[in-house]
Amino acid sequence: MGISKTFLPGQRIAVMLPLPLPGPYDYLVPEGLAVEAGAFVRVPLGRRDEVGVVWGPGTDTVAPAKLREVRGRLPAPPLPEISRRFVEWVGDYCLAPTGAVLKMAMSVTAALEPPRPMVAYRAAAVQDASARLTPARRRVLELVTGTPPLPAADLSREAGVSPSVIRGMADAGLLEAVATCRSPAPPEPDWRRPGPSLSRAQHEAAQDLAAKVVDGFSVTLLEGVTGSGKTEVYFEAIAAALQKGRQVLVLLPEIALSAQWLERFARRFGAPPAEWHSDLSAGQRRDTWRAVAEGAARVVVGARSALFLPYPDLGLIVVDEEHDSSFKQEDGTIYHARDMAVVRGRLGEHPVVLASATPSLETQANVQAGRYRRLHLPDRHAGAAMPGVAAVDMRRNGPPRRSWLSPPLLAALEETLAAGEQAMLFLNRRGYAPLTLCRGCGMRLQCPNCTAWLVEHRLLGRLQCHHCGHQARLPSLCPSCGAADSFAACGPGVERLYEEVAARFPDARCAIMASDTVASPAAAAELVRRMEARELDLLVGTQIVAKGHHFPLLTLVGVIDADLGLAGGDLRAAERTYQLLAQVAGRAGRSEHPGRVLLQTYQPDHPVMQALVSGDAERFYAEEAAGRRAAGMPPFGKLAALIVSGADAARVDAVARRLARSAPRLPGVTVLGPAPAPLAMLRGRHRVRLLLRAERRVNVQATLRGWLSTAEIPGGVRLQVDVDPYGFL
DNA sequence: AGCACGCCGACT
DNA sequence: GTCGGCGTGCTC
Repeated sequence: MGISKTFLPGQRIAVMLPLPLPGPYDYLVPEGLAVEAGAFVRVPLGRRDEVGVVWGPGTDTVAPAKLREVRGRLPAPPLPEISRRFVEWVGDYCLAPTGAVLKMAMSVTAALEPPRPMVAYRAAAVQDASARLTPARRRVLELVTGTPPLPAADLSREAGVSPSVIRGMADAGLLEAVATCRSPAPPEPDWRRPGPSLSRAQHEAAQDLAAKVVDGFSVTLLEGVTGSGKTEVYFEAIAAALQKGRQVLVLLPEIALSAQWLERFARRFGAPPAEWHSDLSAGQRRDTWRAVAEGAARVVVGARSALFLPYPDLGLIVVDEEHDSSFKQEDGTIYHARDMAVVRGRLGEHPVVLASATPSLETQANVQAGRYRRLHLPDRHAGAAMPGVAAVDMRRNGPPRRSWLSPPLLAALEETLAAGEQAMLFLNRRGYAPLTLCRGCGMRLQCPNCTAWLVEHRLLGRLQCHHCGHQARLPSLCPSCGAADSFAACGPGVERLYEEVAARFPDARCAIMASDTVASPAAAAELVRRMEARELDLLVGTQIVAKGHHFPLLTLVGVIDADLGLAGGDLRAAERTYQLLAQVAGRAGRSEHPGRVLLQTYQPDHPVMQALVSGDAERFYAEEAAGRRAAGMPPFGKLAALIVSGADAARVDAVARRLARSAPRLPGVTVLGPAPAPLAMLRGRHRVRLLLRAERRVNVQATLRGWLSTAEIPGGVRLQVDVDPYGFL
């Protein structure tokens, strides 16, 4: 890394603040302070203080009279230069203010404050003889003699006295407060431990990846069917990076649910990695942020936001399940963590590994263009066979009304349970029923804030909007026609499916798993444990059952509605459905027991179903790619979406039409819309979308900047830019 | 993002 | 006459 310039008293510096400002603000370095680029500083802003990062020399564009002095520097390691360049790069690419991106790298303000030493107490060296010794005080004194100092909370608990006794004793001079180091250094994963035995293909791939770790920037797609042992292979790359003394980041989708992954890591390296996700407590966040900044956290496993941690010496990033759409951040600063991981790797000059059984078309196109390398693991590890996949044609073999299990699936379930094996039913729909309507007048229960039905959740006894969090009780009378007991549930959700399964197989031990039925990561881990321990026969779940779990005795997977993801005009509907269903199917038969998968579909001839049944992914991808190429769509063309939103539909429309009129007219650029966004109303805001499609050679960011620089956005209307839109929301 | 200023309705 | 609603606008 380059030598960091030091700024001295009287000099102007540019400070980036974690706010959506157009650029850094200039400040003066005060007497007695020296700061370098990257230093965290406290600066005055208006009538408050903010913490920002020294970005470089002052920009000199602001009147000297406006300049104010830096208040002080925070005792945290400076934000590394690569992190700063990364923040800037992401902002430029996503058309987001740099400060808004910086905010993601400064999510833990407490971590920047001086590490607050925890106060612990020991017996005072000189006991004040005049202080009264009550029985409670005596117990405390006995406890603290001859042991290391104890925190007040532990002391009061163990002595069985109230915390005020401790405080009183400290005031009376009987106890002495000492500062202890709050968080001991995290345990270090040990790369020297022997890894598991690898198959020949795994071993070769592992050697290849490990060799890359010393080689500067590269991107490798590690492709292998579910169960082929990709994790063990990239663990060897992690070991190689650790051996070089570098830090490692592993990005996982749904990190909160990956208890099995964490176990495997701990088994391989003898210590857990540092975790980074939204379920951490404030204290855990603070400790982890600091441990990363100080280089003490060697391996971080996290959700997409872990990309913005202040690694001083990152040497490898692994993006597992790289095709997973949860890597796309959809609110605030919109970015794709997989793509930004590649950028981070280029800036940090270290390798990036993208692992998947069903790589995204983007990544495959990059392999074909020679930008990424590809390592392929052809077989399932340890001789397990791929499951046999069959389609159930619902047009001929469908279930009777009000039932969701077709005769073939029912028969398969019976066989599986009778054989003492486990089954999983997959339905990507939370709640009891996706739609509730009045039999009397046909009124449908709708969210007041969104273009979406309210979904009945019987387990919670509520109606819920899955987009804005709106909740309501199921009304007893129809709000439209006043009829009583007139509501009918339409279609299945996992809760309703569970009801049917429980009625059909009263002796089977069933459980339901959806993001709203498992309250915490611990609850999810417990369900997984029960399934592994054969305490369950049948698991009914949404897509969270699809991810990463390995259940040795699971031999049947039933997909209730394989067509579910194909509806709607999403560009990636087919690709995503294929990826999701292939992943679900991969849960079956991962050990010596052969597995089978039944897909209930009304479109057995659809390319997605054909690909799953035949196992011919190549052909499916080739056709999908050909279609995208012909349409000039990603990954062969570029897309950017503009979402105009606001409470007043007429004003939103007016802004969108004006934007369309001023759209760039450039060769290779097409602007489509305005059209109602897929969720025409979300959280009470009307949404209209414009789509910019461009040829690959076009600089989309420059085009957008030019276009939007002239745009006037009146109050009450918001314009969001989504470069490389995914969800089409 | 805060936190101001600013201009119009119900209170001491 | 003021307290207070949240709509625009600035912060180096």
